[in-house]
Amino acid sequence: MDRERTEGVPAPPWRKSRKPAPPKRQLSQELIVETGLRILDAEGLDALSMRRVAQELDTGPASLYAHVANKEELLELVYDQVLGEIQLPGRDPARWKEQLRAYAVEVHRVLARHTDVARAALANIPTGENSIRIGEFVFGLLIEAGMAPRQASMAMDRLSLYVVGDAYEGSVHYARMRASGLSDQGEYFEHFAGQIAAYYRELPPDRFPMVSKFIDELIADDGEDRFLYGLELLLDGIEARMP
Amino acid sequence: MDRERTEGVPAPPWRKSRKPAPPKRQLSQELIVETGLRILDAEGLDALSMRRVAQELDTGPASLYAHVANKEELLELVYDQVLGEIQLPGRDPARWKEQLRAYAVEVHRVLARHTDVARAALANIPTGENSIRIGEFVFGLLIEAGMAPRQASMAMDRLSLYVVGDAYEGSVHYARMRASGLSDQGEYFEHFAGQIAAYYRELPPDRFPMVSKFIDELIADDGEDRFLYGLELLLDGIEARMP
DNA sequence: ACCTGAACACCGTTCAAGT
DNA sequence: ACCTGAACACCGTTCAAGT
Repeated sequence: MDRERTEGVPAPPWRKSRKPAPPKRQLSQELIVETGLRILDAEGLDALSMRRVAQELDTGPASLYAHVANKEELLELVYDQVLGEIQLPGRDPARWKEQLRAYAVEVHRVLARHTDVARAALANIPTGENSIRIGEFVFGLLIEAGMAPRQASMAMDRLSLYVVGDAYEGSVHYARMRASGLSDQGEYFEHFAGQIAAYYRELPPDRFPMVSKFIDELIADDGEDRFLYGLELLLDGIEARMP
Repeated sequence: MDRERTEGVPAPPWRKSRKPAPPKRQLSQELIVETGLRILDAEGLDALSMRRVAQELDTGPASLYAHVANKEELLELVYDQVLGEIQLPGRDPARWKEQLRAYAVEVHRVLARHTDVARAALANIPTGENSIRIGEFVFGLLIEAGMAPRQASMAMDRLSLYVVGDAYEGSVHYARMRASGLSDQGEYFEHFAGQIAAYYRELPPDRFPMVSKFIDELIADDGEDRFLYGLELLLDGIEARMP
């Protein structure tokens, strides 16, 4: 009970400034996940350690284990939190291809926004609430568009692997970008493509004639182009299997 | 200089047995990579640390840094060593689809054989000798089959991402299998599918009607089926883009 | 040039002890 | 039930010192 309140007098506003120590918010799974996500966004997955989360919450690492089984569970929870940002429309089977494309782009975008959660996703077989919600959307869409259930199951699975895998690869580049001090995506791509080109130019053309001949074409398209191209390959493959 | 030799008398054969300490093979990059690969195969990527490699070579971790820049470089070298196992046929553009399928299956098989190198591959943007050799094969095949160079570049890239991404996912399951004490692949799949099914059955069917309705179909196909299905999706997508 | 011991600044997790 | 300090068994990397 609040002592001031029992005296029937409202606490003066400046009272707040007399408690400079933070209210030491009680630990909870929610708070831990929230803190984990903040660290991930700011400094990447490598900085997200149990000790670091504990430190941020002004406690020791051992305290976290009352709310979270281990680091793996924490990563799953953080990942599902991120998936919670994903907006899904009502299903319209007639426009399944368009909707799947938009879904894939949206997931890709959300994962890219949170540095390298994708790494945690690939490593952990997600089973959280949002994971299921998204699965229901994609699977349902494919079924309603006429696909046989087992095929729809595999198509959903492959699409998801592709999006998460590409996001993971992207996060590796993002980490490299930060390490090299650059902060502009386009500038980094230019820099990286230049390095690759220089490397290819040194290869012996007699052993690697094709790579040597088409260096410019090999480095022409950036990560976004490549993601969309592969997405179209998969969607066309799925379309060919629609009745 | 060898002291015995200066005396003009050959060392008696049993001399060798009087040096029970191993010959302390001189450190080299090759030896370090070889040791790393052995640890990876036997105990997985998590066990592959600089300290562990050093220990296996009867030295301290600092000694490795004369031959290898850091752990990242070691992982790249180990990965390229693994890629060295991959056999490639002569290119036959008329049979490009068949050859690409065989290539993907072969890479997948080799990566699966080495627990979780795939994890290292996804994290590292490979540029090793064998990486280029394989790239020349896939890229050359697509070009010779008539694809435009920029498209061939992206198709190669997407195919590679898919194979490595799936192998990585597979390695996560493999690690889970080892952790759960099982050693048979099929037995593990049964066990895992059962757990997933049990989890799905507990979901509220009104919120997730599609997932709830098709549980059996969702767990019907194993990792190998799924890999091959997704591979066919991609190959069909590529085929649709061939002139 | 190569190797070494020791140190630095970290990890995840456990466990007995406290409240 | 929840939190804590201390400990255990690890990490990757650096650096001055040796040969």
